[in-house]
Amino acid sequence: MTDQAAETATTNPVVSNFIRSRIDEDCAHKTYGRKVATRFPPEPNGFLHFGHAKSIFLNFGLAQDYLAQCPQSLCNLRFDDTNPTKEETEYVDAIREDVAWLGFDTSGREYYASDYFERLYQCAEQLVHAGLAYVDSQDSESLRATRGTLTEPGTNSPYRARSIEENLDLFRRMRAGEFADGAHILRAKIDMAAPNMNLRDPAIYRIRHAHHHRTGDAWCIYPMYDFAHCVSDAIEGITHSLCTLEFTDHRPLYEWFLDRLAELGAFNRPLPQQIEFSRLNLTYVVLSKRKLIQLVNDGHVDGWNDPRLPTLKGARRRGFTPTGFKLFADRIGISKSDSLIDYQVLEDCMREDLNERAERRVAVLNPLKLVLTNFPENHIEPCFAPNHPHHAELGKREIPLSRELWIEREDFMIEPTKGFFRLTPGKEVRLRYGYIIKCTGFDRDESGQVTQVYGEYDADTKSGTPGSETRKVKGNIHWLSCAHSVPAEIRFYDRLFRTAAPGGRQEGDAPDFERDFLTDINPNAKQIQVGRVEQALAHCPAESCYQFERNGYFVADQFDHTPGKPIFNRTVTLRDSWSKN
RNA sequence: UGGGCCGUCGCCAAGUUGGUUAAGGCACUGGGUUUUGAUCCCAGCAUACCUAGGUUCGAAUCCUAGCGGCCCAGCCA
Repeated sequence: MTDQAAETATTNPVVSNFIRSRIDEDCAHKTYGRKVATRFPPEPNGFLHFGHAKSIFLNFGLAQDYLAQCPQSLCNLRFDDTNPTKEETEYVDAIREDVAWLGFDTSGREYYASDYFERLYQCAEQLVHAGLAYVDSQDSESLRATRGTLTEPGTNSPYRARSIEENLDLFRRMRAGEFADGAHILRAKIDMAAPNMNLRDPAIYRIRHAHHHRTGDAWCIYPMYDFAHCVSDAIEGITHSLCTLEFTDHRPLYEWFLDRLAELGAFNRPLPQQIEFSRLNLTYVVLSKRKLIQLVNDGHVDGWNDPRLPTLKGARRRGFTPTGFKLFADRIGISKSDSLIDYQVLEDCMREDLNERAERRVAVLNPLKLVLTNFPENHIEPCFAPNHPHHAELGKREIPLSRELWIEREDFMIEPTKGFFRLTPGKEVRLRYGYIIKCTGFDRDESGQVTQVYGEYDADTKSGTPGSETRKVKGNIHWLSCAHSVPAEIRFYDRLFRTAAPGGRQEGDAPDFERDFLTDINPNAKQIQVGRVEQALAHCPAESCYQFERNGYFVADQFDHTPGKPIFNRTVTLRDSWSKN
């Protein structure tokens, strides 16, 4: 366990769920001895996204939590690389990084389904030997035609009655590379009339003359998911094989393979059991691999680690934190009901974590100049700001105040709307950590845009000095001395889609109209501005996160931030009960 | 319309071997603290468990019949 994981593990109370209940029963009955073994089995053909984070915390979290009562508990990272035409090494590295980033150490526990190809093949031969599998030589169209439909049974393949010897011979020759892709497949002999389509003689092996990212050209036949997955679980001694709900219909097949194989002596009981839970659905995002790929390939975002994307790579760059994800995973829970989580919940989790861990700094994101006309020309007044309001031990830092300042454009209004209590002509406001000032005037350009604001400070009101507390003003705005701040690129990110269900039906859509999710993209999800930040911020390491007071949480860009060109990404705004109204 | 899964407060989610007033979180509302309209603290928030019947002294939990949602016809995972 890494420090990160140790930290996140203690964050929340454990909430009961049906999987834990099941495991508790197994523990009570000593079904698997003193062991809870899970696995996280991504296919290395894409990047991990928020949905995977749920699965990672579930699988690794369970193994971690049960360690005390079941000392042999563990969770494997297993790359499900059984399809050579889709998988690549670059994804393997990315996935490993993401899992580590979330706080789980997988060293020594990293496996590949492709490591089991020989064993898998032997298991398949055993099934053939036992008359439980056969080589079918129909083409794919015939296969589809004879499978039947949801309401009609399928029909037996003309090759279904081949002898064991012939099947064995054919299967071995498939492996030897004697046949072209698609010429034959190995099928389980179950029941073409089964109401569950998965049991209508499912494919076990297909011929693919393709280079595999790990096994190279050693194989030209590759096992299908349903066969490879359960066997891999059994090989690794997995006890609880957790997957999403769409695999529920596959469970009878999972059990069929393993039961048969156990009967044939390939595995000992107890066998792993598959348990399904509902996948993550989040508003305002898309989590399907296909759509994510489309967003990247069509250039709607700037690559897989674009902060607008719900990928873990994007999240990291956005400033989302592992602890925030852990909070999120615990908050949404595990169940079998189709749920749709408000994106807001995720954001709140990030705020909760960041509020605690992020030091406060000052940044003026949309600068407007304020001149204190009664402030001495060359005077510099040191002001002091705590680095964290809840953690005095983190100390204070100096922020110099001078005659010319930058304030937030939104903090000034010529004619205040009702309830506005920031800077406005003739009224007073406190410069945070500094003095109370009064607005005495402002300049405008020909278009009416305010170009500069004037004010006078009250020298008796400096924050922290005796008596300064006695004068209360409602408004409190942040500021930065023009001469003591530096420009910084600020990248404002917002949700990628403007509708809660991208591509979903909207009012007025024709009954058969299918909306393209791309039309729901929020064109303003990324906006770049140059703001001002405290000088020291230019030298913070990449990925440092801060709360820019009154503005939100920001992170120094993982890749582009340099002392010469500071760049901060907005992770999430602060909650704001004012702008809500 | 074959099979499978699901339906508890706006969003999640405990509870499901039937037994006091249906956990908890988020959101929301009200109040307090506060030099972040932030944070923090306190309080409130389902006579109700998809609907209708039934069994029972007693049901969210059992039975029956409906209704609604999701998944499945890749040599993808």
